Amino acid sequence: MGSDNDVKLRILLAAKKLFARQGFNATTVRQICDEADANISLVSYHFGGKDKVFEALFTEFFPHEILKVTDPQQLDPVSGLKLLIREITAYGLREPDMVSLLQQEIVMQSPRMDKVREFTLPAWVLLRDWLKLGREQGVFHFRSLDQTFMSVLGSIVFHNKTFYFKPLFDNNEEDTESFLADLTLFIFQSIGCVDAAESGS
Amino acid sequence: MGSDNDVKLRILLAAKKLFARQGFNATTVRQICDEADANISLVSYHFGGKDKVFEALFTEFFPHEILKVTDPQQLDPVSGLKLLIREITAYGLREPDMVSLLQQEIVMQSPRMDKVREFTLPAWVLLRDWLKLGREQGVFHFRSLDQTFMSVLGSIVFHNKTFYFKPLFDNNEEDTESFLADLTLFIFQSIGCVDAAESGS
DNA sequence: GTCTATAAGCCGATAGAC
DNA sequence: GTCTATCGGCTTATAGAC
Repeated sequence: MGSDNDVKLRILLAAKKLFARQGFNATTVRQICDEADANISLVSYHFGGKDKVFEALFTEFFPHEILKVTDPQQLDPVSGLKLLIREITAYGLREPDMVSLLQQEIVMQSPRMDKVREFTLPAWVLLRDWLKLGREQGVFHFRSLDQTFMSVLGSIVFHNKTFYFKPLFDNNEEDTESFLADLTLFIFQSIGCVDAAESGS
Repeated sequence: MGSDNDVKLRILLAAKKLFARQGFNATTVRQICDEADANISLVSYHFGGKDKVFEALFTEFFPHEILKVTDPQQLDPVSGLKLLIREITAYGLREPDMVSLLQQEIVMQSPRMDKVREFTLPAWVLLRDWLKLGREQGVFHFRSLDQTFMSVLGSIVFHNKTFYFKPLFDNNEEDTESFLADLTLFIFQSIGCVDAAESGS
């Protein structure tokens, strides 16, 4: 990317937005090109089809840094888990459409699931390994690793679905740091790590 | 329903299965009727279109009992929350496709979201009210009600997405009661209610 | 690289026979 | 109630002009 003509970028940004809001299937190439002020044929010309645009979204906007910053076992489980929660939350604020797109493909069991998994699996492995290591070190407490992994992940990623529950909420805005602190506390308490939960992240 | 000709039922069951696996958009009326061993025209004849089949799924398979069994404030927050976790989990085991379908519509922000909300909102209100009441009574501890609500719900409903994470798991089967106990413990610990979490549900 | 025009196929829905 | 045959519309993708 970079100095490429910005038509490709405009198409990517339009696709990201529309895929996130309407889903991959419900979004047409016409819509994307309309939103991007580009001709319909340019999707095929520049990317090779609608599916390839989807793949390009992940190679462009997936947070590869997360996995590099948080090198395997450089950190203790408490710091590692806190950092991971922070990074995933930050990514969700920076790229809400990507997270939405990611959730959709997982929930829909789409034909693109394997491609999504290819990108995301390392992050899940990291989360799981830290939970596992923390338990081994006696700092986290739970019975089933798999069940805990799913619960923790669910509580992290379910948050950007608030629009659905808006009619239910006290509609006051949330401060990002407060939210992160609350989520971190929630998760550390859930795995029986109360002491670490109190201190700052 | 009931003594109606079973073609309607066959179509509903086929639609439920296919919608859950492929999504509403990606599932064609032809596929549904093929799966149901019914003629293509019968979807329009019996239901009035693909959208109406979707609505019928909710009037037929949504667990209306949950809300009746767990009458508003008959129970204390601890018992109420435990019962709700149990009921939702049981429904997820009984009707996994419905839960999957429900998640899809929420995540996709589909045009059918309002219809879904119409059915589900009472259950969410119940969950939220119990969290709120529990905090007022000093038995639950958390800062933001909305944040906690989302985290709890996320940890409950995210579980049936395990197929995506299968390559990551120790693939040993989980006992239902063990799973329910783990999930309940996870949630009660997360909201600072450790004592109640230990006792049986 | 970008455009128009069009191909080729699938979609949901239905008219009309039985 | 159930079937076949078909309609009109929309889809992605591309051939060919510029």
